[in-house]
Amino acid sequence: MEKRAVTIKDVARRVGVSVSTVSRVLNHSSYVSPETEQLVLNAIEELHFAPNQIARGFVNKKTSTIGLIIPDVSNPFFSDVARGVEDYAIIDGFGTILCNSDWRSEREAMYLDLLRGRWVEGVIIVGSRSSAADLTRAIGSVPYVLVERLMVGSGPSVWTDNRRGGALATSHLYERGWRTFAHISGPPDSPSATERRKGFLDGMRRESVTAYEIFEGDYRVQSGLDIGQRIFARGKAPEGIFAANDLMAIGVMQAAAQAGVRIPEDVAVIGYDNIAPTDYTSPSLTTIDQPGYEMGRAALSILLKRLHEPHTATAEHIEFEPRLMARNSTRKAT
Amino acid sequence: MEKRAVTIKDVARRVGVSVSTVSRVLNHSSYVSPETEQLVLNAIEELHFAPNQIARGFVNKKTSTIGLIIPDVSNPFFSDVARGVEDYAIIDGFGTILCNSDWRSEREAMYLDLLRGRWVEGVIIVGSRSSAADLTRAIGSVPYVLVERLMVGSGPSVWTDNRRGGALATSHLYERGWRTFAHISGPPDSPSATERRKGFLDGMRRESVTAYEIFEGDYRVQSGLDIGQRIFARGKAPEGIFAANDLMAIGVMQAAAQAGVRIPEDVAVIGYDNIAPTDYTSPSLTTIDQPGYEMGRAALSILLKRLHEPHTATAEHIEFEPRLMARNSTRKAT
DNA sequence: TTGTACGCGTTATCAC
DNA sequence: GTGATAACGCGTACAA
Repeated sequence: MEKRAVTIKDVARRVGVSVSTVSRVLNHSSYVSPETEQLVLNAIEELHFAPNQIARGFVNKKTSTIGLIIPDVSNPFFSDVARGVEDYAIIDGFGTILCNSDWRSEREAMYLDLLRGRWVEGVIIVGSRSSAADLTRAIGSVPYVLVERLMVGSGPSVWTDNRRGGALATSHLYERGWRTFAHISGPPDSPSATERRKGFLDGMRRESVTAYEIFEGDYRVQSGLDIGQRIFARGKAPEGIFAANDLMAIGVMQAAAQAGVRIPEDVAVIGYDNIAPTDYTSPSLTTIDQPGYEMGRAALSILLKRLHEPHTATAEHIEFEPRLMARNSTRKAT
Repeated sequence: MEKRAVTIKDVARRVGVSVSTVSRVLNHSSYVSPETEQLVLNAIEELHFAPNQIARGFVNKKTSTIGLIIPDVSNPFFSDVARGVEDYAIIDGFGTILCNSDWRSEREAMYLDLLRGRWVEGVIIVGSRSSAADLTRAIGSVPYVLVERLMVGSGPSVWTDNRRGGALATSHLYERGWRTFAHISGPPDSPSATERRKGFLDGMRRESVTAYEIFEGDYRVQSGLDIGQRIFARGKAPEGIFAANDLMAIGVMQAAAQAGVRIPEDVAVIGYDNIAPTDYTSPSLTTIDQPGYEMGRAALSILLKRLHEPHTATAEHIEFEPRLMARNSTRKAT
């Protein structure tokens, strides 16, 4: 702290050239004689010099930093997204400021302010539940990409067709022969949850099923557990349960184990997201795959494209296909 | 983007005062007559002016940004640490730049360069496997805190006594009555892995057990699965298996399920870390708790203290107690 | 009480 | 090929 960080001046002095020359070898902005270039490179190495991005951004208004707002890194799906963003951001020399919003609109807005103050070049916002108006206002003029959230104006976004995914899950249960159903939905203000629920209803309608119930969860293990306990405490449980995400599905499986309900012999369970732990559960959990890592990567690529070509106003939208991952929790024992 | 942001100059011109006056009302750094102050405030409001944090940090060398280098956010233990750091950093207005090193020394060094370039005020480095020399060199003069990694010079750090944790796990297996053991260690260049392994050997020695084997894993599920398959393919499996982290323990449990080996009836398994999924496995996984969230928080508090009081050279060290979380994977069926 | 001038680290634009 | 210098937005001694 006390000792001043090494600057371009130190390097210049060390080699005995001007700062401009050092700057030139740093940016390859103009020809420099091979010998001096080598000298400069050596000095940079020896002094352990790293150009001050702050000052750099000060000049050409580029901070090489982006913001990433996700609800919660502790959630495996979002940590996958984060990893996808970060892995590819670094390739282009971008640093990523991580923000956990806890799905709260105010925190999102607060972080957006913080990010704007740091002059991030762009922002990736994942799973926002803010109203379109709030979100637009908070974003301001910062280039952005939305993930798992669509906006009416159809801004740039990355999305999987959650409605189709929900229908996929439901059809799978039906095709395997189950005839009474329950859906444990996510929180009502979550766009993905709403769509998955619609998908469930689509499935019910298509197969003309009327024997179904919907419970409202909050995407966390505990709510799956609670609802599962309620379901299994009653006399007749539904044959097939579609939880709107894997964490709640895991909660349901725990409740089943406690209640002595066997999966999949007595009840089939399907989740959503395909987070890593679904492979470890016993039985392994059938789920709908949503490729978090690739989605993060895609979001970043859209954002970078926007930054490099600010004038193409096309709001790019990348959509991923939900995929069924059939595992043992829905295996028909026939 | 196109339109130049409004600066302090614009405000000054608007009111007809100097920039310093505006600066003064912004920072309350000195007295300003109430009338001019009001005028300035009005202008700020009208022009929708927000001070440029970059320029501000440029002047007083405070970026209000820290760096966090972890091996991999996708790993639940590290994402917990990240959450702990971030949650408390934001309270003091600090942004956190997230970096995934994949345990690789070069990536760590590269990120450190990137962070230094962004003039982060400090860095938290988690689970580094770099040599002390490399690490010291890469860090340079940036204030830092190490988590799950000790340095000979005993810099500031957050740590749990992994050796004791390893011994704890081993003793637990012994006390529950198992008499032949296997340890699946982490990668040999990982300090925590080495310590846990020592703890295992401590336990073996104390109980005078000679019937044990050590397998070398890499902290990932797959290696637990592979090693588990090797173990169960042979005739006689050890009675108690201590995996150096939960992910490998989960792999072992999968291998057991495949091989028809029952847990805990035939083989007991204990992990390390107490990541969330250990609660979902079937049977639930006994493990040693390492409080990632609190460790992250502690690391941040040490770092902030260093930043606020740069002169107190005391290298603070916070140590957490490993705790046994006894669950069903080691329940003796007696 | 308020204004002037300088510096922070870097790049771009001129000269040489 | 290389060097000197203005400029970026803001804070702060120092001057008035």
